[in-house]
Amino acid sequence: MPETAGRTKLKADPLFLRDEHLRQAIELLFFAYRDFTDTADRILEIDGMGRAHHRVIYFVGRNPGITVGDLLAILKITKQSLSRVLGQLMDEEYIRQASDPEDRRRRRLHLTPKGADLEARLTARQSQLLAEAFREAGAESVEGFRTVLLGIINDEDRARLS
Amino acid sequence: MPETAGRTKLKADPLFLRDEHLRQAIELLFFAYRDFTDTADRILEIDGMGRAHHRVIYFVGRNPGITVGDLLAILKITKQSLSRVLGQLMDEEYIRQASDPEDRRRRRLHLTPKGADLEARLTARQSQLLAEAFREAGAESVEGFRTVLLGIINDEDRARLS
DNA sequence: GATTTTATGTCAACATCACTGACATATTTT
DNA sequence: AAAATATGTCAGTGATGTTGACATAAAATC
Repeated sequence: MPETAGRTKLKADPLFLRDEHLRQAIELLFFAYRDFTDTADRILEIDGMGRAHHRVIYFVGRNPGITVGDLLAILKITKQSLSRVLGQLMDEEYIRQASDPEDRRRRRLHLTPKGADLEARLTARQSQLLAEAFREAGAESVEGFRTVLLGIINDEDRARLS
Repeated sequence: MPETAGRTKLKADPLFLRDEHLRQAIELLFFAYRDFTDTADRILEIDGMGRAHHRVIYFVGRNPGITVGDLLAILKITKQSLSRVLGQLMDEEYIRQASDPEDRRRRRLHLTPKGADLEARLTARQSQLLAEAFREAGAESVEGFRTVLLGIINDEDRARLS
């Protein structure tokens, strides 16, 4: 009996622990991402915008002069979806576009001062949350956090980020 | 001149690096979460369901007998939103409900075998992605990953997770 | 120079998932 | 008996995504 119990435990326990460990990670990602996006949502509400607008403003701010096509590749949505959001952002003067002089089919996107201001407020809020978590966790943990997240990301985007 | 430049550099560089560091983290979270949910979305398409269904199936599987109210608290959506999804899942027999004998106002939710099967397939896929990233990153990085994500999560949910 | 490809935009129709507000029902608590 | 709780439901709305088809301007190629 002890032998059987011992064998069972040796085989089953690590599997259970592995499974439990991975489930905890799934939940960590779910809750952390939800709270992370929530911090920006409060600001967006005030300006009457949603997450789609936030993503566009963020990546245009991060990559001034980005083309519509490159933005589509980052966001992985259809051009019809982007077009609606982008149109609103240009109507309300958060973003302006200018033809690329080298290839005038391309529209290069930039934040207006109004857009840059909103972007700064949104990024500041999310950065605060991250900075606090980083401070509590310590530099080593932050390196681990970055390493694991990079491992989750597809090869193409990973290359761009690291 | 060298003094001014020196002062500027000493003050500006760390701030710039900090900012850059935090922006990279924002992007890591965005891309990692997108790819993480994408893995499950493929399976969900086959079964004709969306992310909302996935979240419900996951948390009912994780907390057998959970009440509707507790599920609402985890998901942070309105009961009208949950009701639609839950109704579909019960119609298609992924989830069944039973009144709590102790308080018959409460409906306790459980996965059916069909629901457990789908849940297992979804979780297996996401676990594979995480396990691979964990294996590449190493145990120390995984600890850091967990620590930082916990730091991002609000106090209430953090207490439940750790 | 004519043709093809590329980058972008747009129109129309539709699906999913969230929201608010109002009201209903059964059950438990006070 | 009255109030509070847990849940469900009806009706309307908004944000964000999808597909498919077609249009235009500019660049690249034959």
